[in-house]
Amino acid sequence: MAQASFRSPKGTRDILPGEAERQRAVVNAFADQARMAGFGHVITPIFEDLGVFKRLGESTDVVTKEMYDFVAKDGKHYALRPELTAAVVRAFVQHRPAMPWKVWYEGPQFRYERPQAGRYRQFSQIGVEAIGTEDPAIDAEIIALGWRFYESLGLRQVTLLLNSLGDPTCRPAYLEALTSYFRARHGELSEQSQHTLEVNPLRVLDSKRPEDQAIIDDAPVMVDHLSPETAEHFDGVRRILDRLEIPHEISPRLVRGLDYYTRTTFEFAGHALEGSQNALGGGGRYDALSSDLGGPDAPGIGFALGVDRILLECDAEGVFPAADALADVFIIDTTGGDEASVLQRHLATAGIASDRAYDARSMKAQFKAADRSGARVALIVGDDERAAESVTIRPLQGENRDQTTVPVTALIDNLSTHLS
RNA sequence: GUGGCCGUAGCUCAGUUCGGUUAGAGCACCUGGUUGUGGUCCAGGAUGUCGGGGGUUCAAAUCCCCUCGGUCACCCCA
Repeated sequence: MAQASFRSPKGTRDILPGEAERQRAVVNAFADQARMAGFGHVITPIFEDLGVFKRLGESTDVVTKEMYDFVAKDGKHYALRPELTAAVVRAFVQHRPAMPWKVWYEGPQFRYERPQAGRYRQFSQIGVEAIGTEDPAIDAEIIALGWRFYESLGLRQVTLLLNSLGDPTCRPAYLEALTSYFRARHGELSEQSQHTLEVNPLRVLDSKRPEDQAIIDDAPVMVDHLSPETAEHFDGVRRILDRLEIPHEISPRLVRGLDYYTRTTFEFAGHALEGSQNALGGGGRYDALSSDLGGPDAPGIGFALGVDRILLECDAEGVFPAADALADVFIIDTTGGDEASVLQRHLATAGIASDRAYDARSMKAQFKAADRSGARVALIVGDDERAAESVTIRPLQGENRDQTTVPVTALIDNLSTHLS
């Protein structure tokens, strides 16, 4: 370790080969699901005008203390995106695409908070947004998309929690009922919850402190206070989920962290994960976000899933293992290395992934490298082969490891049988 | 932002209680045994400002303070 060596900043990490391929595979699996459902890919900037994220909620830590914000040389106040929904809605408002606008995305996001299991300052999420329809069919479609995606990875211990947070016609009355209920038991609440009550009564329902649980259990719940229209919408979502055979559990105390949510909200929980970071993803409706950001009245719904946590859950469930070898073929060249350079190009043209040793190392060392690489086949070029314009093919795995020497012109055909 | 635990070789760790010769092990790595053959075996080798800084002491990986990092929980959230 060199003196004063640098490290990745606190809460960030390097994702090295192996794990990085695995992460990309998760994104690819998600992209497949999204494309199947008619979602297009959208890429938005990693930083936005700070104002874009103010609508997440003035009472949430994400806005008040976790934002990486900065004033750039143009004097404007920007923030690294702490989430993507607001950024995508901003893009919607800016470009006014035809509705419904169905998009998926992936990429890094930033929150300045203390790192913890499955929680980083730079973290990656994948997600979808659908803007421009309030048809319960889109709610169900999106929820189902998330569900099928987890299934496609092989995860079996994920559950879907569903709730409705009401809309402007019914939520105020519920909030009043909830607040007066908590006020009546104010003294029994934990100190922290007493504070939360003043800032955002809904979030008291989310408290994990034991002393709050009994009070929360008896608290009024939103689903009992939904307006007829909202209740009908929620029933529609549930009906379609049933038709799609997506098991869901009504969780009346599920409260999402960001203020823009209305009506349908949901969360995917991973039960193989220990501790409090078992939320694998979540989302909901944000029917007023577009108009809040200066756009048209356009209802929207979406979700975001934490890539890092998904991989933790995969590890815990023992599914979706990392891809094994990078190269199928390893070239051993004892003539100096030029032959390996030419062969590697030849193989790449034929679509065969290969690796090789460098620095003209001993054959033994090259074989060790070949073994370590995980390649299935070694190609050997020594003085004899070079003189005869041939290559020796030696299987490195499996029962039969007899090696054969073939002309270079017949190499690709011979390799194809070894690799099939 | 608050609190607990932890930082010794690339990795996993021993040594820290009670300060005392050149700081160890396993794995991994390199070389050779095997001048055309890996994964086994044998022999040898390289690798550390003991996270960093300051202090106490004749003497600090070991004790004290500060700091940075990791981890877990809280807060918050994916």
